[in-house]
Amino acid sequence: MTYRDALPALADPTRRKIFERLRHGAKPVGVIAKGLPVSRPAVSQHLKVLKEAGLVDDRAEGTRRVYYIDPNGLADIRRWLDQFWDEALEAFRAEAEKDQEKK
Amino acid sequence: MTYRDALPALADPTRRKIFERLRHGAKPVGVIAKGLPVSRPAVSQHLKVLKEAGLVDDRAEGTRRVYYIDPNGLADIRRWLDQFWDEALEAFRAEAEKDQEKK
DNA sequence: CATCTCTGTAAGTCATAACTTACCGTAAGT
DNA sequence: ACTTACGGTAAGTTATGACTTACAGAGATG
Repeated sequence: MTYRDALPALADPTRRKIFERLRHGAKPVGVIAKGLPVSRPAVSQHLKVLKEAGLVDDRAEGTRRVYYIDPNGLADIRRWLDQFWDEALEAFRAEAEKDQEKK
Repeated sequence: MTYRDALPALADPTRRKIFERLRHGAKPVGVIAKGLPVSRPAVSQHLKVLKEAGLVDDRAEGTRRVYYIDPNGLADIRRWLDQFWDEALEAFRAEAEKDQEKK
């Protein structure tokens, strides 16, 4: 439900592929799995992880389950990153100067 | 050197703690390790991973090694996330509508 | 209602990566 | 020079998580 789940979820290459496949719109599990180098159950397990991380959501459509990207998980990561951005950038410049002094 | 390394690097809780400790400025390894629930060599190993991911950089200072956050790794992740942001947000609204139709 | 399609779950296997202790090199202090 | 402080690396252990196959349930279709 936060960046603590979302970051590990997106750390796995296969899971990122799945996530990227949903980028242009919702897709059922079978379609997602097609072409991937892993079995369909593996895809189901990955989708579960992504869902628990708030990165995707799903909706029943007959016997199919359609998955789509949930922006909430992305927002969680973004907020966490932004927390570092300004401070880190300034500190980095300061360190760069110190490195130059060494010459 | 890209989000493919940076995301796994920040997926580990211990590594995130280390990274967060550098948020307010550069610190030597010993200081970083103090208070963490893992050994100092473990911290060294984590710092190596963070460095290879472009998330931190270091500088020799006498016998100490001072580490600080490198914004490049953060920027890589940011770019990757932004790639999804707009599209995902719009798609999410569309899906939310479909869910409402179901009622 | 029998069957076929689609998906999730259970159970087990295997690789990886997060740790540990032991050791080595290097720079500073006496 | 000797010792002490600091940190990286090697080697080995262990837990975890990414996969597999087998199975079960729920909805469409004849």
